[in-house]
Amino acid sequence: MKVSTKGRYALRMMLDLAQHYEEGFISLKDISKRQEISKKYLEQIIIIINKPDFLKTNRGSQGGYKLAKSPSEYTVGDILRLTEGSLSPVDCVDNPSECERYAGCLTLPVWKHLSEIINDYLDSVTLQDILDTQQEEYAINYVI
Amino acid sequence: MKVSTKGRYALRMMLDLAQHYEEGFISLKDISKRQEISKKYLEQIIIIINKPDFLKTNRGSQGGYKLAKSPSEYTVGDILRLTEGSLSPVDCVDNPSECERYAGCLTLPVWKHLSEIINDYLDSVTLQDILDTQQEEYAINYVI
DNA sequence: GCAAATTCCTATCTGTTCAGTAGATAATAT
DNA sequence: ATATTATCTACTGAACAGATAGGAATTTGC
Repeated sequence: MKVSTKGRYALRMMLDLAQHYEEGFISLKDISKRQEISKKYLEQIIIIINKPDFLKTNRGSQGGYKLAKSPSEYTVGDILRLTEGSLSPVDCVDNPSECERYAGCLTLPVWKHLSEIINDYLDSVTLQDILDTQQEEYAINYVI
Repeated sequence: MKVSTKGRYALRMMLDLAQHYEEGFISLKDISKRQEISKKYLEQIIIIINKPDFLKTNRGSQGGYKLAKSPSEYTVGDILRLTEGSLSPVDCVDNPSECERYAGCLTLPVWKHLSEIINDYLDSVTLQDILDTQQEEYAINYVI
């Protein structure tokens, strides 16, 4: 039940791009430095989220990446579903018919509900939300 | 973000024991047949959840396992935390101080909240709840 | 007290995924 | 031209998932 480094790093990259949204194209070199993540590894991860409706990209000197939309238009769920494949806790939630036991499966409703909760929450949080909370909300959450 | 077979099989074993709660000790052989899971694999998994406050066990002929408490006293969260270790989506939720970046980490609140949601839901569902829903609730969930 | 049934214990194995490194090629601004 | 950047392909080492296998210890029924 863990989110892989791919997903976590992808989210941090997107947040980094959101923080520097106004500065034009941002190179992986800069993101790598700020986030302290191997640039080579970031290369592989950004390939996954480098879709036309997600990122704009430019090669060559002064090139890099920038968000295709405003930070409020990306949800954490969007990003994680790209890198993690699916956020459902068990495969049979996505394709129940592939399991022979699904018809009478007692546990499937639990997994289905869990999947809904996870997806609904992650789809309710945008990059902009995360930027807005910053220190303030962090402190609140930390006390809980 | 997947629950392993260990966790899923453990839940199914516990549900099987709950369904035959009144029948004394239940052997792994029977559970294995009903659940169509290798008995050898079940042996290893049940060792993890075979705690005194969880299961009663008897060796030898006519031996087996039975629940130590009533089905309503086990939550899915209890069972999965034993087999999966922790249900938090990232390690830093459990020990934030181990990450050097945690102080200003923008993503930590998201993971913390997600972790709460997951744990709260799974702790709200007992074995008895699952038995009660059976076909009826299953149909409702399926339509959603 | 013996045989059958059962849990318990330890070791082993195969394939896959995780997390990352490395090197070369293609495009672009200056 | 040159430096800078993204893009592509390949490789690797360690850990984990998901089991299988064999035998020892314990208990019940007879």
